[in-house]
Amino acid sequence: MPPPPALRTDTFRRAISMRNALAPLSHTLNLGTPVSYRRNTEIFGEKEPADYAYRVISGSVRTYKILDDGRRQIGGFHLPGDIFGLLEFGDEHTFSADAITDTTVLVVKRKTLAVLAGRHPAIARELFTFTGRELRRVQDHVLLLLKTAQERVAGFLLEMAERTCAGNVVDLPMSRQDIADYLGLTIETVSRTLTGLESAAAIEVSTARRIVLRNRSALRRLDS
Amino acid sequence: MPPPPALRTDTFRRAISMRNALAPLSHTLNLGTPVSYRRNTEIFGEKEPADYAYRVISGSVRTYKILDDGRRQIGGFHLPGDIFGLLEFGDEHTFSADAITDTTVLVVKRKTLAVLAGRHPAIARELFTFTGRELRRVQDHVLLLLKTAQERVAGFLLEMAERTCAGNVVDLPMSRQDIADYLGLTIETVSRTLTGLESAAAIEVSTARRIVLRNRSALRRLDS
DNA sequence: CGACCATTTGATATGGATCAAGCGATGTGG
DNA sequence: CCACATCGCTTGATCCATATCAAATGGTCG
Repeated sequence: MPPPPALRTDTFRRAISMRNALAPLSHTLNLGTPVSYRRNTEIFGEKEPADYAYRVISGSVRTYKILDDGRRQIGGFHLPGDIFGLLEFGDEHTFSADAITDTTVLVVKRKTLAVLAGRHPAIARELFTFTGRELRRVQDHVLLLLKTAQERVAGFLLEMAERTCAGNVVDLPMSRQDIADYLGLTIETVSRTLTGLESAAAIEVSTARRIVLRNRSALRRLDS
Repeated sequence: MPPPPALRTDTFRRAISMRNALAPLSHTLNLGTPVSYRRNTEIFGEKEPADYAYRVISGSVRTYKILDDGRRQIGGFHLPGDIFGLLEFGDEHTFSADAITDTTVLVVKRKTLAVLAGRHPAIARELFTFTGRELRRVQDHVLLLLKTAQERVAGFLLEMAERTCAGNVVDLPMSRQDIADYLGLTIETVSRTLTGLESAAAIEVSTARRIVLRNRSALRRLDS
C-alpha cells in the first residue's frame, strides 16, 4: 500500500551491503530497499497492482485471501530469507500480505527483476528455481489439506522447526487462528490437537507460542 | 517411460506443421514429436528423470501422486492444449502421469525448451506466463479443498464446462474415482452429490460420463 | 489490579467416510 | 442371440472426525 521509495543507486548499494546468510537464494536477489512494518499491518492487499516483490529480512509475514464466505485462507508464512509477492498472475496481487510480527523486508520492483533476468541468465535461472520451489510448496499445501487434523498439525510443527532451524524449540510467530487458517482447521481443533500431542509426549507446549519437540520420530509417524 | 525419439529437424518441422488452434500458449510451444498412448497407460512415473515435457494434442491425461497410506491424489487433469511435466523441481518428476483416454501428446526435451528460452525472450516470457498460470491453478486447488462436497463438485463441473468449451454438455473423460481423487472426496460422496444436484435441477446426469448443466447460476451459487 | 484478548476445555451437532448391498451397462463365451 | 460375469456407479445405514456453540482459564498490558 505505501509505495516504497524508488530504487536508487545508493539504496541499492546499501541493500547489497546488508547481504547476509539469508536462506537459499544466495545473493543475486538480495537487492532492494529495506522497509519496515509493524505487527499486524498490511504490506499489500489483494487486487492491488503488483509492482513490487519482497524478501523478508527479519520478522514474519502471512499471505492470505478472504473467501466469499468470510473465512480467511492463509496461503503461506514467510520467514527471513523468503520471497513473497513475486509470482503473480497478471499485474495484480492474488493475495494480501501482512506482517505477523514487526518485520523488515527488502522491496524491489518486479519490473527491475524482469529486466535483470533478461540480462543475466544466472538471475533468470535463480528466479526459475525459486518458482519451482514455490510451486512445490503450494502442491505440498494441497497434500496437507487431505490429511487428518493430527497429521496437519504434526506436519506443520516439523516444517516450522525445519525452517526456523532452532533445534527442538519452535517459537511460533503466529496465533492459533493463523495456524488454523493455514491448515484448514478451527482454532479449537488446533488447540485440542496440540494438547493431544502433548499428552502423547510428542511435544511440550511451554507457552502458547513456544513448542518444544520432544519426539520427532513420533511426530513424523503421526505426520505420515 | 518409453523414451520418445530424439528431436530431429524433420520431426520438428512435422510438429510445427501440426500447429493448430490449441489453447492459450499460442504457437511457440507447439513443437515436439507426436506420441500416442492408449487409455490407462502410463506416460511417466514419479521419480523418473524429468527429461521431457508434454503437450496434449487430443485425449486427456491425469497427473497424480500415490500417498504413503495408499490413497491417490490427482493433481490435475490435462486436456488438449494443456502442458504437463514441464515444471518439476529438480530433475525428477514429482507426479506420475497417465492417459485417461487414448491420447496423443507432443513431446519435447525440457532442455531444448530451456535453450530456446535463453535465446528467445518471447519464449521465455511464454514459459513464465505458463508458470504463473500453473501456480494459480494449484492455488485454486487449495481453495477447492476447503469447500464443502457440494461446492467442490459444482466448481469442478463449471471448470470442466469452461475448459471443454462445449456449451452446457460436459463429457467427462474421467471416472468417478478420478473425480473423487481430485476433489479429495470418496466416490460415494461424488455420486451422491451429483444426484443431489440433479434433484435440485442444477444438472442432468444423462449418462454417468455425460452431464448437462441445467442451471449455471445455481451451480455458481453452490460453488460459492 | 482489572480489562481484554488469546487459548483451552467441554458438550453437542453434522458432513462426509466407511461398510455393505443393489443396479445397470458393457462385453464375452456358449 | 442370450446368459452370465464384470466393472463402474448408485443407494442405504451407520460411524466418526471435526465443526460449532458455549464457557472457563490464563496471559498481557494499561
